[in-house]
Amino acid sequence: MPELPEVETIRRDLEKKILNKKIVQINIKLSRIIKNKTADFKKILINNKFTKLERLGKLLIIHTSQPEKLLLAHLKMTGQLIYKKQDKIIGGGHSDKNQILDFPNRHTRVVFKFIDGSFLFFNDQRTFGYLEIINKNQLANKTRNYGVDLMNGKLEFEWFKAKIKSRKTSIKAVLLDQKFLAGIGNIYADEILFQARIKPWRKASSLNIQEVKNIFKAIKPILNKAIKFRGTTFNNYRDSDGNKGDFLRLLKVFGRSGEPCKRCKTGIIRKNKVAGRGTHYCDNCQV
DNA sequence: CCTTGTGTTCTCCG
DNA sequence: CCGGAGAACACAAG
Repeated sequence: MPELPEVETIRRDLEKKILNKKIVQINIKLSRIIKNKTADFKKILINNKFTKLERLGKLLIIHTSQPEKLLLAHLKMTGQLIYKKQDKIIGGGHSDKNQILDFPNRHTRVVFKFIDGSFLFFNDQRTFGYLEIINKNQLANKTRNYGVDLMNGKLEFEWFKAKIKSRKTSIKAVLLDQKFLAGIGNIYADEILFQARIKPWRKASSLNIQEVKNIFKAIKPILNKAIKFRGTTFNNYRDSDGNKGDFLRLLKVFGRSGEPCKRCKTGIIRKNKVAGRGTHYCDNCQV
């Protein structure tokens, strides 16, 4: 489940690895991953280069040496972008069903080969993710459903408070709404609400100023810390080297249902459905 | 049956 | 009947 910290980890790493290398070959193993016609996709990228990597929420925006063309990459739930200096990497005998160390493998959908012989693999077990080349003038339309990026955009408390108070749905649904804030997914929404001591199903408009402030103050530190630890690997997420993120052990509530609360020591972490998603919270110290 | 990010469609309400 | 909000659904595969 790559959310902002995971996508940002990939972006920062790939920036050092793939930029300004000529793309010499593209192997499309599953064409529906690519929203363009495969012939067009190859024609636009082969013999060109990736020149800049940007991120908006969970969406990667990759500039190319074709000045009007951008490559969008979305990993959705199980997508991976993995860079290797050569292909046919075999996992050294310690593969398991959750960590396939061979590249390419059965989840590899698209392979880019660079002029120096290195490879970028787009892997996706569930195939919800996509790659799409667009013209620059289409970008605004593609990103119209993305609100403030939590690392790049400026986030002002008065605006944040007004938005929260205007919403009639649960605070969890609001945090997951990409049109409001771009980048928070199910894991970090639960962690933010735990940090702010707010029960996830509370109506957003019912929160008092101090509660809104507590959420506001929790967001960036949690995401920044998750980036520092290279993201959370709960199931499928891997960084661009194929390694797991290290933030899992620092999660306070997500995936901990039935365990005692790490903060109050008396509550038990519960899991309920809120906003249609599995939602974790302390039944004692979240109000 | 469950899981999730996002785009689309349905439904409700004033 | 409308616009907007929010809920529900669709998608895929294990």
